[in-house]
Amino acid sequence: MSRYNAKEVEAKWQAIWADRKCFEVEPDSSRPKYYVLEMFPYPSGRIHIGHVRNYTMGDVVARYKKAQGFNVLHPMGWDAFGLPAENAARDKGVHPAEWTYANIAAMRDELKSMGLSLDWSKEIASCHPGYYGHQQKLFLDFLKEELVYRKESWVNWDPIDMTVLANEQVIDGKGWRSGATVEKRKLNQWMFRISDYSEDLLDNLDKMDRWPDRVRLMQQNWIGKSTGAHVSFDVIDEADSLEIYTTRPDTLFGASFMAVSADHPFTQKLAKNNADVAAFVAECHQMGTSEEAIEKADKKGVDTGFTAAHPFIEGKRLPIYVANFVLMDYGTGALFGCPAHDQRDWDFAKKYGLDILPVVSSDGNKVSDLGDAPYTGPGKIINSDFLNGLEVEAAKTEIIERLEKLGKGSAKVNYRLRDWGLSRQRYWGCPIPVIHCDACGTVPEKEENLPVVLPNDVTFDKPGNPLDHHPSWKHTPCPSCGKDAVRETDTMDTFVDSSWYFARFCSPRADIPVERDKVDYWLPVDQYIGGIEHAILHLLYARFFTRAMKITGWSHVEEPFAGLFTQGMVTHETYRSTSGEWLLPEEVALNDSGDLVEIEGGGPVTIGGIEKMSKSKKNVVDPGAIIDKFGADAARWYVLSDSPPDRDMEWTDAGATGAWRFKQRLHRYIIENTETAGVPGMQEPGEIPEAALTLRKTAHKTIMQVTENLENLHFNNAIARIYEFMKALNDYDVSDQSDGSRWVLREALETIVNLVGPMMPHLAEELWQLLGHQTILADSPWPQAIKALTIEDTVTMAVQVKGKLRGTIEVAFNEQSDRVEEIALAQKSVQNAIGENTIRKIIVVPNRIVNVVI
RNA sequence: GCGGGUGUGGCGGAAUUGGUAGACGCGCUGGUUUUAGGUACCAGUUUCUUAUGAAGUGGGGGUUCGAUUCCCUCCACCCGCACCA
Repeated sequence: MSRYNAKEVEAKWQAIWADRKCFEVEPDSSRPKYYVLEMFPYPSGRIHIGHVRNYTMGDVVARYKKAQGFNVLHPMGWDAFGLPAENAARDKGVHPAEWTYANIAAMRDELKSMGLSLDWSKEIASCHPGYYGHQQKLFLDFLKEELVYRKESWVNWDPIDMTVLANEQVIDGKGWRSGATVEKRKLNQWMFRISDYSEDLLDNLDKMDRWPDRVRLMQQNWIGKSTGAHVSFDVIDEADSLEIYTTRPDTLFGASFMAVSADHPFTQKLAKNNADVAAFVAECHQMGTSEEAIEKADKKGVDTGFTAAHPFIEGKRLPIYVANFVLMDYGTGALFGCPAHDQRDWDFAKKYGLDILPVVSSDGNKVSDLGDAPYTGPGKIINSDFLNGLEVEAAKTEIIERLEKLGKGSAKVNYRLRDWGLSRQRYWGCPIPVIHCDACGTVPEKEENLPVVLPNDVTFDKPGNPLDHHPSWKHTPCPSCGKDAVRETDTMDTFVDSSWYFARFCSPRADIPVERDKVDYWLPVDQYIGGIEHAILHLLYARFFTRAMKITGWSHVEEPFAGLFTQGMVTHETYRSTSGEWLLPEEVALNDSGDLVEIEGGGPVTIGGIEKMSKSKKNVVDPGAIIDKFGADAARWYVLSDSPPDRDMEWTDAGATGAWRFKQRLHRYIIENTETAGVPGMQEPGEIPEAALTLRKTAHKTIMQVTENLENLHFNNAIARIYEFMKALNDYDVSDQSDGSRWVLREALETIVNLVGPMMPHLAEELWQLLGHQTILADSPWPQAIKALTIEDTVTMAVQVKGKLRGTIEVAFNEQSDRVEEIALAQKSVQNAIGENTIRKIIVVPNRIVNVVI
């Protein structure tokens, strides 16, 4: 018997799909649309197993929805700008563009070998001027609407590499490459006004019911809405006042100090004449900009010597500190400290010997709830003049009213979300299309000059931004006055590229960013699939961009992604040699006695934990090698079969082998039984033998279950149901040659091929053809379950006595309850369990269970 | 610290959402075929047990005729956020 040759068959069908343009789509008002999108990959050069899992899931959804009659858009592109290309340029002397396009070519081949139902005619790469030029147009439109603006903000500056560093590039306060101590510097940065949309971004989360709760919650926390108050404190002997933000205005009477940020104007003014303050500010600036860095630092402050007047307590003076834990970016960059009811204030007060006065009492009577920690729970206000006796919430309202009357404060809603800084001092990104003119200031590039294309002749041998030291690129006449001016040499954050690519896919070759009729038809994305690591930034930025594109008239939708699914990671065991070196899975094997050893040398291998695949621990498998060995279908089948898609899955060779075996078994079964089955399009005969009818019922039940599982993305369960059906087919006696049996067998064989189709598309096409079809399975409709066939005439019901299982009974479907009781009680095992006891009641759940209560 | 999640055989996991716990796959144990194999097929595989049952879904408690599922509490692990005023 000829064995199924995955390599040949898969290549064959991939070619046929491509020739027939099976997956190339255009808007079609006669059919419902469905837009399936997986997060587009960064072209690192090779796909990894995580990609295989991600794209397989998306492909199953796309193929399934297509079979269901939807007009399915399923595109692919490349998130192609980014630092790795510049690193490659530096380290290997290859131009970023060359490196990137070579990687794209390699990865495209690998993806194609997976047999994905992608519309390759819509492929885009974000590093192509045909993409980023339109991004520049969007930028200019946003600029007109003031959705983007320029502002000075702090960055991590590497003084040797002369470059801005991302937080993760700062290691122990030093640049990752140069090792130089990182400085905080203020630079002019372009910012998207995302924080203006905080409330809207937050509100809409409630409506996004096809997003995981987890992700919605993460975004909610990130946006971080809080309600509180602004309070103004007069600084003694100064004309200034300090405006602070607090969420606990009710604890105002417990205030014992003020704290301001090192970057606060008050501090900066002071630093000019106060060496202690200046030194402290400098110290704060060495911490780096990440919140993590600030967290790890000790809580520290320096007394400015100034005091502020308490707005309600006559004569009370609060010392003003500069403190390293106060962030200029949040609230007003200043706060009052109430140590009795806030952990951070408590720690600070303990360190600097400040007063701790309780003003909230848990039951209203206790003098203090303080032990060795502040009290942050609910209760009644004490020690607070006119607030005494009020509950915390009532006290907040009351004191805000009083503050307003005094003109010393007001209610204020605050958000943690900050504006999105998009400037990057790098070469390999989308140039920001503005020009700096001495006379006219910052001037947008003329639209007819778009795209502003990156120069090709750049060098990476000098520190700093290659665009900046390019001899001619940045010199250009001012679009406004025509005098000599200088181009912006910053490029855009790559998150900008990924914030609208889903819209560009709708009209990828248009000479404007997007065509309205196309985006109106395709958007929003119906099912978006990707990793949880993008739960916050990418998904929030894309949501902001969608709003901005609506404001500038480019699209109609409020939200880009109607459905979101976050898949789990792929993990693998780790292996180490006796010398402690990590080993690749292909470097180890079982020896004759069943021990894991190194293939080279035969040394013993220590098996480590099951961890996320990473290059450093070498616990990676190469999808190319897997596909070569097992075939794309088996690889696809396996990544779907074992674990629920949102959970991490462990890659094991044994699991992949299992998938491969199923593929062989199904192939063999169809070949062996095609002759026995009826011909395609055979008329349904009047009579169907009993055994065939049973098989038919199983087939239709399987269709129903698999359909439901695919709708809910429960791929692992869908596969389990297909295995069960395969088993039923194996057990079925094919010897009866009556028309009825042959017809049922044909239906069953076609059913299993149909159901397997989205998961193992090449095998399914091959089998579809073997079954005598001239059509392409990818163009064929999804099978419909006949409901009557999914309902059994009889059901097995469990019989319990006092909640313990004592037997099962076979009764007609929907049998009368009293009849069920009768049958149940007639069981010997049931009678034995009841014994001498009297029956108190009998609970019958139709078609499920009988419980005799004694 | 706050928020969220997870915990079921040797392993991945299933359980119609309160109704026969362990589907399906992997592994393992027997057996049968086979010219070899990462072959195929059949049977078995939660634990204990006097073979009659008993226990059992991280531990303890509760609600219920009935709990993997709901509630309380504790434990372990994972993820997110975090000097957020």
